[in-house]
Amino acid sequence: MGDRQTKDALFDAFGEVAKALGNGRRAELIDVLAQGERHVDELADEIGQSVANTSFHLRSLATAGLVTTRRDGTRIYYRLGSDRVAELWSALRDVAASHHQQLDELAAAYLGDRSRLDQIGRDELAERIAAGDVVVVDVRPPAEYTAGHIAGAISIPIDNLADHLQELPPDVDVVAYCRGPYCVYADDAVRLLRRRGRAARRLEDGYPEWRNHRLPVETGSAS
Amino acid sequence: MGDRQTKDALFDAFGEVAKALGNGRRAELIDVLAQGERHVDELADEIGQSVANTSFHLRSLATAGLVTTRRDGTRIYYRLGSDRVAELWSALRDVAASHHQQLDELAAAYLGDRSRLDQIGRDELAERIAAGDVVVVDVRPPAEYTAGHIAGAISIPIDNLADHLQELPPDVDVVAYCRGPYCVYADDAVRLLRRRGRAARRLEDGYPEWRNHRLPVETGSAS
DNA sequence: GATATATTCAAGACGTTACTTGAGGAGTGA
DNA sequence: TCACTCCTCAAGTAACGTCTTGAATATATC
Repeated sequence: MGDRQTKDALFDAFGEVAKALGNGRRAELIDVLAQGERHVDELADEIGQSVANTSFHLRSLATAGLVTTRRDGTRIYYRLGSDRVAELWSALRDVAASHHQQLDELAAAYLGDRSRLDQIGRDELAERIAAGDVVVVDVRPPAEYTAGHIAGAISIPIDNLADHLQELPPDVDVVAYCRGPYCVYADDAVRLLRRRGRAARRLEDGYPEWRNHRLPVETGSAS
Repeated sequence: MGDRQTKDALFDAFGEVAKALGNGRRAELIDVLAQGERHVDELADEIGQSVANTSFHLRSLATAGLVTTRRDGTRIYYRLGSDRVAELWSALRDVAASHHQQLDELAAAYLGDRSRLDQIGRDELAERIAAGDVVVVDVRPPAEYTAGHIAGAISIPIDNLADHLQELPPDVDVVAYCRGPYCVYADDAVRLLRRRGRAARRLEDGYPEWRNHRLPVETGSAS
């Protein structure tokens, strides 16, 4: 028991899983898939890569066990291997945020100035949803809302928000949410809403974290 | 805000951190460093690589922010960037164990048959330590015991165990522990103790998990 | 059974990674 | 200051990873 060669092989296997996450495009795929299952075409569009290359990256993720597939007619849907993969992704982001030197700058460059963007925590939002004095807006793409969303949230994708402001009940605080702490959709939504004179905040993280904390969710699109 | 190029750069940065873990030798380094700080010479020996190559891998880990250094005289000590790195490593192992196809075989090849090896959980052990009816043996190398160990544990490195059985008080259950679920030292210790007629079990995981669950620890070697 | 659509595979160009060997820099103690 | 230890750096080589292009496969529909 315990010789060098088999130990190396075992740790190489752990390394394989980390290596699967060790590419920006695959990391983006995991981030998108943490929202729910999607097919290759959509995923290619989300990460801005060719379908062939996206398929290639999905294959590495599948080999490492991080994603699984399901066929529905002519399409193949990919989803995370389990909720634990989402937790791993979240842990990786946390460590990167607290230790990686330039990550703050990169995040600031991508997300912009968040200093004037009020945030609300998960637990506080859960209380206010229960109290019924807040409207929750899911600004992610419709496919992600359908795959799963915060219970009671309405879907207004960020691209449509400006034209659908009248769907929001007047004189109620708005909370926008999207994919997670490194997603700009909710930021953009809050900025837009505030320019239009609405009281708006963003959920501090996103749907996957809400779900992983066992807070109430729903699936399917509104009729 | 939110253009393709900066988004790619941000996710590439997350990928960099994962890539740092994406090598078997670096994974082994993290596993060893989760026990406490060590210098390059020791680390090279632990992972069975040249000092130059070990230094090279430590550099990648440091660049990714996963480890930090401290100079003491002529030696340079490496340690994890924070406890969160140990948590990330633990999450990675969990996901690998539950999703990676061949990991079970590799673990079995390295660890051997564990079916006849009784384990004890963290919380149960904490209770029995408090009750005082168990002797806890740390079978890791002395440097790791010194860097931190379960409060009340005695240090008998696995290589010395056969010759130091008389140090164990008679007629008391023994619990051996080491680095974690993928470490063989405690397994070997339990097998040896049982051959010698002692009631022995292994702690289900290891020191880093004990510590990260805020259970009592001590540092320094016994006088 | 033929066609259309969605996805994967194969080959190749190019950069990156892992490890070895040998030289070099930083600190210690006589 | 000098020799010594410990660690890092540089150069070199073989292997691997990424992405593009074009072809092949699998399923559904007509």
